[in-house]
Amino acid sequence: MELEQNIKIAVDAIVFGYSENSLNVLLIKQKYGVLKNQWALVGGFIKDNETIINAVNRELKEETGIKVNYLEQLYTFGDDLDRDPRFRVISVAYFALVNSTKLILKADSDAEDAKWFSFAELPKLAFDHDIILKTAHQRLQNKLTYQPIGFDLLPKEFLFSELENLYCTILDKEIDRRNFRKKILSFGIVEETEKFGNKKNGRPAKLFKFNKLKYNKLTKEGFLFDINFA
Amino acid sequence: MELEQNIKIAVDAIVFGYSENSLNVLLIKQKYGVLKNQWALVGGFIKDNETIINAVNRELKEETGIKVNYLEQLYTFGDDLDRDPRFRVISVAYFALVNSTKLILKADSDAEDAKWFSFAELPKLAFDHDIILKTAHQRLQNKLTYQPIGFDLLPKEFLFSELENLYCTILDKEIDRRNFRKKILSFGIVEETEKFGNKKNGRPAKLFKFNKLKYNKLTKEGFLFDINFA
DNA sequence: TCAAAAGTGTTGTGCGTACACCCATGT
DNA sequence: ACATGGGTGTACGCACAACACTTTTGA
Repeated sequence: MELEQNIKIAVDAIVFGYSENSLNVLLIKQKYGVLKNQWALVGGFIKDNETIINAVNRELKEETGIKVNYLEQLYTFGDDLDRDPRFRVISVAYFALVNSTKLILKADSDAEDAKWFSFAELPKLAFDHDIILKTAHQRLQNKLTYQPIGFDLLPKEFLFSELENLYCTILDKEIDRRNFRKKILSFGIVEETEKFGNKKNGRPAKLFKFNKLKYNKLTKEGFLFDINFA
Repeated sequence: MELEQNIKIAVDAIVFGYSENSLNVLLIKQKYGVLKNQWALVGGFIKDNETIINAVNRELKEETGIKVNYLEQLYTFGDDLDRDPRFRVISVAYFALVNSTKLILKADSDAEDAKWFSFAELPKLAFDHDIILKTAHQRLQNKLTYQPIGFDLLPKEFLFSELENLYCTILDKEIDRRNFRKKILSFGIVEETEKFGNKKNGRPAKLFKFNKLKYNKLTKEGFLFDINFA
């Protein structure tokens, strides 16, 4: 079979972080090419002898130096033939979560600069990355209600108010504090620690942690995580 | 930037049909190559100036001649470097639904033979198509509970018992007939017709039809389709 | 003593679940 | 009249939703 195909395959990663009641996205400034100085998602081309997931991890490491808590394939974009002005590119997008409180970002070969942006105030993006980002945000909102991925956006130990605010912010909803706490605690996958977190004002709050092992065990037994509020 | 990439991009389609209480999958017999005579999903390589979705539709038309009721991107497979024995191929898999009661299958250039198989009794498949198929089945099971895609597997007019059996079969659950009917009818998106379907035995049953327009309208107003049974 | 955030219980109601009998037709 | 599948109603319990006051700390 003769087969000449001139399509390139890339990966892109949408990296979400959360800090101080704000959902953030990691973007890098393009260093070369037509799109120089535009902001874009972390990404690059897949090497011939590299799995797709390895390509994503390599790009994440090379361009930002961060370690992600959660990574899943999002969608493959390639229905716009001109999404890359240089040549035809199909991109497999991945969706990543980190707790961004103490991340050291490194600017590297492919990227002049890596920076966190608030999801609410994004700059103009290169390629079709605005569409990819919107898709990723929808996925995040959906998954938050039926998988405990919110914990991957928080430090290991967190305040209940932080968890609650995370849900409020990402789902763009008001949530009743009492009902939320009751529901989360009823699952038995979040545990109280002896420590207290520091806030400037008000009564000190206990730190909690997510028990992933217990969650995995319950999942095998048929447990379904589900948070739905009016 | 120098960029030599030797990865081919293909599409594959998992086509589900339903008839006589059986979930079916459309497979084609490979005509050429190392995998000659093995059964595989509908699929082929993307052309340089063709969108991904168009490639899927073209392959469906070329290899089977069917018209699908529903088509969505499933997942992109490419983490097994040797999934295709010929060379490195990354495949974007799509998930399709048809009402297979009266489908005329055509065997065409790329495929020696196209045939429906019961999902319960699949032959050995080429490539990693067994994994893809398993993924597609999981997606079908999930989607069935929160999107009214079951109707895309049935003729325009159908018996309530057919709908119920479809849910039972695909979800592999027993469902209470009264509760099921009550729930579905409460949505107001399924309408009674004046006609009756023909079954050999028993009391004649009314034919129903799915009102897609009403569903779309309700969806815009925030309505959520949801079928969950114990 | 005031401001700011943490922590906590009760009540109503709507929805899911469980469950069994009669109906219309063909043979 | 019998076999086969179609069609229907009710009662219970649980889980979600709504709702407000007290506690602890720092300034």
